Amino acid sequence: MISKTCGYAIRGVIFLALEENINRKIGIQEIAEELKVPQQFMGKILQELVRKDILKSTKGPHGGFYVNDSILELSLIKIVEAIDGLGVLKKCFLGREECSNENPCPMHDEFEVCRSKIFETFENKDIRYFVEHIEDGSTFLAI
Amino acid sequence: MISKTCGYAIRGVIFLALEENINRKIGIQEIAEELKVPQQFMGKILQELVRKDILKSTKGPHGGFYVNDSILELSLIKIVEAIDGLGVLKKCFLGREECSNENPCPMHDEFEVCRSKIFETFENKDIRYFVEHIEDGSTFLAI
DNA sequence: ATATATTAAGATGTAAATATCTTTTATCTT
DNA sequence: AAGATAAAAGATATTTACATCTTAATATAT
Repeated sequence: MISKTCGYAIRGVIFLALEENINRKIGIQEIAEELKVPQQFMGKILQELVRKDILKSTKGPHGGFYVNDSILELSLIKIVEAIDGLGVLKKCFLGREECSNENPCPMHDEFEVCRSKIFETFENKDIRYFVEHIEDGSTFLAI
Repeated sequence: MISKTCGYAIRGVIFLALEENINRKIGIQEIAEELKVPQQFMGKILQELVRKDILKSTKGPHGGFYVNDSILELSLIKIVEAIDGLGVLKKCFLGREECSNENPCPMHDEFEVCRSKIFETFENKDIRYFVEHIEDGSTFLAI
């Protein structure tokens, strides 16, 4: 479904949006250690999100990546869009180029309900929703 | 989700299981042309299915890949198992190594319903089901 | 028996995704 | 101003997925 890269991006943004982290600059080293992801690679991904105006960053001592609390209203789909593109959520299960309601593959209708559930979740849930579940300990970002 | 390779495999098996094709040996060239997939690559994949006892093949003139009608009772999940392994259906959306009900990622519960829907479809629907939908023109294998 | 058609098998090639290394640039501290 | 720190940027490396090429084996037809 979404790429591993995009998963890292989502986890990174949620991490920066935790109450304890918001408005605080965090170095890529700390982020990578907390999330147990490859540091340099995570750096690249967060850079891309800065370019797409989803995150902010500053260089130099005590620099790092950060967000303010407007991030809490961001829909997850913006991250998917920035990293993988929305096409990733519409791809055919069987890898056919053209797959649509008019020209469906054998699994198309079967999984239409899943495809739309997934799309709607990315579209309708905001970062706040996921942050809350991390903070109450019901879900986890690391490993 | 499942690999493109696995999508080719599923489409190949369904094609061989069409009423007009069953018990008939079909060369890889014809299969590839019909399904619009790379011929040699499709050959490799079908070979693997022969090795796993899902298809049969014979060499020589008028040889080819074939199935008898016992294929119609085969659950799709056997093909996924043979090509990608079942793990592919259980992978974390965010790419975490360990993701389970006990240690869920932020999207785990959200998509549990999709994961199980997808798993059950692969498990419960047999080739006959998909063949019927191809034959009545409501779904398509090629392109 | 020989030639031919066809899959099998193994080696090789290509592309995309993932990951790391190195250098540059900006900013902070002293 | 100098030095240190941290991200940005670009180059390179690795891995995995996807695809093709080449040769061998074998069944069939003649």
